[in-house]
Amino acid sequence: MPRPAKHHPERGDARARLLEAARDVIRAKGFAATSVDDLCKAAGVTKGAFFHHFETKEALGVAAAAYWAETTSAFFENAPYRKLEDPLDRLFGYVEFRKAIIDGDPAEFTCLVGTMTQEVYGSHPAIRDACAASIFGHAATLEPDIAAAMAARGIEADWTPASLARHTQAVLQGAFILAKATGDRADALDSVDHLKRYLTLLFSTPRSKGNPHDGC
Amino acid sequence: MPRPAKHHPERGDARARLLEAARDVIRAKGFAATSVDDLCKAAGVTKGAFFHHFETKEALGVAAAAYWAETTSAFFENAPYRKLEDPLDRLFGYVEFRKAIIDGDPAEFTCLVGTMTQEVYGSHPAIRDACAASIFGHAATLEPDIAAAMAARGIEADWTPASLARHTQAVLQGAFILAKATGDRADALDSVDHLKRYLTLLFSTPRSKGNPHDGC
DNA sequence: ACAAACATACCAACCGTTCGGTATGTTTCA
DNA sequence: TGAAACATACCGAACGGTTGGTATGTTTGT
Repeated sequence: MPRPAKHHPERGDARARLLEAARDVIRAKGFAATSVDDLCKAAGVTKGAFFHHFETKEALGVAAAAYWAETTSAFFENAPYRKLEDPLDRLFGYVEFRKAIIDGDPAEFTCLVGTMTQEVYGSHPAIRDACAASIFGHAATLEPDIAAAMAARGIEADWTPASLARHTQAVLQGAFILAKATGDRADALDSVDHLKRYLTLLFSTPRSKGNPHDGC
Repeated sequence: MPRPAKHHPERGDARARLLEAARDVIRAKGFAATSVDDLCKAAGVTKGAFFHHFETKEALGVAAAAYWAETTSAFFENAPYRKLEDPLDRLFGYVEFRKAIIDGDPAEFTCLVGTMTQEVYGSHPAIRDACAASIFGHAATLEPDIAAAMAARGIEADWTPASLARHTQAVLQGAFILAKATGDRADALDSVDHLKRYLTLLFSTPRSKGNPHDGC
């Protein structure tokens, strides 16, 4: 019987395939409910490969969050709206882009790190921290455009670019929860529309007072 | 040896104690990472009691979501802001009340059903549905006040009371994610402040578009 | 007496992890 | 040049602890 002379072209990418499997499976089933076997099966690798690349399951969770941060970062950097000249246009372009990628099953468009953050809060602090870095790191990329848009319009606000940037993430994360609850992406889109309306109101008011509702 | 003949006041409340334990532990560790033993230990009952009251662990998850819906419903119904006469005052009173109860550790003020929704999306549809009922049921309680406030101010909007009510829940859920990510409740409060500002802008804008003015 | 409300003991399946081993490059140095 | 030495990538059976769940006994209120 002749030697198969097997050359494995997929050799060397077990780690990447596991991270992609983690991204997809964990978004649907959650971190704890996803077993190592589940991940290996989804990635088409063996347990040996898994524990060659990741010391523990928790380490994979941390790596998956970091992988999510990397890939999404590149994804948004190369998005077409980034080429717009006006900072405010870029901000609204971002929101529109977020709306555009809300498509298919909720498990496909929702946020891995948002999902993991809540469930691992008390059980895997290391994963939670990696998720926090991803969320707030992404939020920070919005700050320059918000700040520039404020300056261009002479807006004096009682809110900061950072707080508004984080608020956009809060709305998106909350929108994902609603969409997962019903399985209907429309529930997410509705909320993002409210976010868009909020931004419109904020940046169409010359001197944004934003006062709390104190007894009209 | 004489029989203790003691009246056990805690007897008969194993179910309630398990549901309260579930509420507290699951918010910190997630549903899947919380074992039946964890719950029994936290509730001070045995496994026999657990499976006497709940057929499966999943059934407890469903019951916990229902229990959450019941208790929170009663909690908000009896809140002081509910006694305000003006619908818009009640709406802002709700937001202020939500801010007020954001205190202590994130595991104590975040939402059980919001946490569970994401992680059980693909693994326990029954729990997810119970969570959805809780979230959207609570959102629905805001609709009458929003509708009344719109009518009182003659607001013609391209959004519905239902969509705004759901948006408030999205913001709150997203705010909880941010707070759990950092462990800092201030991150949640900031986002709720943006929600408050959005509501202020919405209800201070008369029907004429494009020329919003502040205040009453 | 009887059923509901527990408690105790136990089990089989599953889980994350370990580990001895193979296959395929890569570096070293005579 | 080439082959020994080393490094990396991967395999998969097996292990011990944990898990959700069960079977059965005991207490309690009516």
